[in-house]
Amino acid sequence: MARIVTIRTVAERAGCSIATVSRVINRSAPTSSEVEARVRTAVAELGFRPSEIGRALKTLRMRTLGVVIPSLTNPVFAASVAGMEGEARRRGHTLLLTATDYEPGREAELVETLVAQNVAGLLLTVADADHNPTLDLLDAEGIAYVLIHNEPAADARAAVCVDNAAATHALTGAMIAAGHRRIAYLAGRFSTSDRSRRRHEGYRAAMEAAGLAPEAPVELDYLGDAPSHAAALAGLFAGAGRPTAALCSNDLLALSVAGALRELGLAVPRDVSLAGFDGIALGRAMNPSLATVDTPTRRMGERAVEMLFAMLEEGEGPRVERLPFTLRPGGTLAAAPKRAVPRNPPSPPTPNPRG
Amino acid sequence: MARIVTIRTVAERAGCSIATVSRVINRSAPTSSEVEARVRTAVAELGFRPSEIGRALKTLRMRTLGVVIPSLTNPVFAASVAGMEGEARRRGHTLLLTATDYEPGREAELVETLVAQNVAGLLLTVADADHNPTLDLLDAEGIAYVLIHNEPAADARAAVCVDNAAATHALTGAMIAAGHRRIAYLAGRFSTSDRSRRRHEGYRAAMEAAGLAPEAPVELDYLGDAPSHAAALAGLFAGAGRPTAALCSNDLLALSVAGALRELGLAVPRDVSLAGFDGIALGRAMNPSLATVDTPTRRMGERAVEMLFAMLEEGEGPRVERLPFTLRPGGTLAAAPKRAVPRNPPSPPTPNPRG
DNA sequence: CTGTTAGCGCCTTCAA
DNA sequence: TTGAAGGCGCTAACAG
Repeated sequence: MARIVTIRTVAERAGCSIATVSRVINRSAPTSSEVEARVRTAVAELGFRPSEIGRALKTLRMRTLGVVIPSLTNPVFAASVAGMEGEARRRGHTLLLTATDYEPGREAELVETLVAQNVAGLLLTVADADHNPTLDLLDAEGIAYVLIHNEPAADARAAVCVDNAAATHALTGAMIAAGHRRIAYLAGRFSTSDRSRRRHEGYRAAMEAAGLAPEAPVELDYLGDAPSHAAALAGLFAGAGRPTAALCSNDLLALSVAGALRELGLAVPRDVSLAGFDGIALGRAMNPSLATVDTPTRRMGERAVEMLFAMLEEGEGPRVERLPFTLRPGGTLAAAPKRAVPRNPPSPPTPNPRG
Repeated sequence: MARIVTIRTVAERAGCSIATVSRVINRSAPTSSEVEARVRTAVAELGFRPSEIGRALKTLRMRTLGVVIPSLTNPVFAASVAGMEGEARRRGHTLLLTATDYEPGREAELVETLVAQNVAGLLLTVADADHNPTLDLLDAEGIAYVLIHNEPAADARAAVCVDNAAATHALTGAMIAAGHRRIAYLAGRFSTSDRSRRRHEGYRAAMEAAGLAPEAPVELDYLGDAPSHAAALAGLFAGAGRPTAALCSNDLLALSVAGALRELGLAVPRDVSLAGFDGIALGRAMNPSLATVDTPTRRMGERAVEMLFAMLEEGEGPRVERLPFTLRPGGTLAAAPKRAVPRNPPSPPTPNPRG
């Protein structure tokens, strides 16, 4: 699929050397305006476009950014990739896109594939940023990358994310303020991921601060054609002492849980209040609307690209950048049923701790 | 960001020539099992992975597929790209992803960028497939591509789509069967696109078949931060003779129109019935749920890649492949209000004309 | 200001 | 079975 027109074709047509053609194209050195004109005409007439391959062979760098995400089907990742694409394009780069389909084992292989394509750098969402051989390898080889959505423990790795713990802390606070006392924590896949850990941590801290007993995450598989979570949740939501609220580690999981609760004959929010995390559009449209944490997903994608270029071009060091989030109220989060009658909420949740 | 390990490093370590290393790696010629073993050990120890650039310079083809879509933010395109990615990965290829942000003028530039990267082929969703200089150029240069979502008039261009006219015909039929007589047709951007034309055509045919007057498409800009369509629709939906139903050329537009109607004090579906096109998940979750045409978006992406490889490897010629769709009933499409009392629906809509 | 030339990493004849 | 060498398209260092 390559054009037959090379820099040599242009040089012949313009009656000069290939070096001059290269100089004109890249403005890498001054050229006489007369020759330049001839070259430009030749380029235009032949429809010449320099091969990125040839250039890359020399510079050892393609003008592409490698992307690894779990799945494009999740609107959260689709939005951040959209942000990356726009920002990359503004900088003359293209995305090489790959997805793990939520199989962390595929991360290493995909990264290798991308590196073999001599990408300028990588944008990754991995299962666990804190304990990850693939990232260690990239560090060792000095290959630039920025994590997105992941929240590494230390600034040793570049990342763009939100303060996950602060967000679930605020969300849990809202539930407690609404009178809930027994609040379950439901986690999707990647429950061992850094995000999930952080999110559970914020939940736990909020519960303990209110003198309530935090619960261990209930792990659910929110993907694929899994019939439903009803069976998995039946035990937890049986009996009088059942949770009156559930915090889900992400929005897609929350939607799925909402369906499962309905199957179990429980009404949201009358019997059980629900909240998610991410802020996907779907949550806004459903009825009742989903209470969640709104994250600036698209902006995170843009920011990740900006940060990657800062590392690439200005030699900036890695750091974790936390973007502001907002609590999004929703119909799925209501006052706790009877028994636990809330007084006036002791401390209303701060909508956005980080401005 | 390239590794420092080249084929030469491996050759030194294995104590042989680079030609032999190449032969072992690609099994392009027989090698003694002893040397082969040494090479494989060296490759493993050094973590060597042959550069795609070097290979491509020789073969003039990278193992990448170029993708151009309007926007990843629309779940329809996100889903088809997800399908492409999976299928491409299964075939050892990666996607080079770009988006036009709904500016048809950008198509040419993006395609050029991708071609300059020596992609093996292209997967495109363009504004208008029937009248498109960029596609003409690709044809002229013999660069393989498959359109997706587009529905070209002739088989001269390879495409994977649904039968847009049949789908809107069926949908319009459902509205007529529900007693609607004045049905508006609302089109989003790309209203001059092949898809939009086909869809309007199906609507028109169904209206005429029922002895009703089809209306010209009302063009709306459903994108960006556009305040709302309320102003644009105020005239159309004023007065007693206003439409009792509206067909929107896609789901995202339908969601936006639903909001606008609400602003105008009109209830959906009590005052106005609504239907979309595509079958995005959002439509299912909203309340009332959106009546629409369900299209096998992900499968279309996979199929497009399959078709591209068939052209690339088996020299197959271009053809338009229409995948089956289904009518999805939804709460937004109800019986027409009072005045127009439907007798028993004359001809119930056929849910899926193409199986 | 311009031309010549040496690679970049790999594959592929051509010889040995 | 293996090695040496040329060349893919381009950039950059060096002459002129």
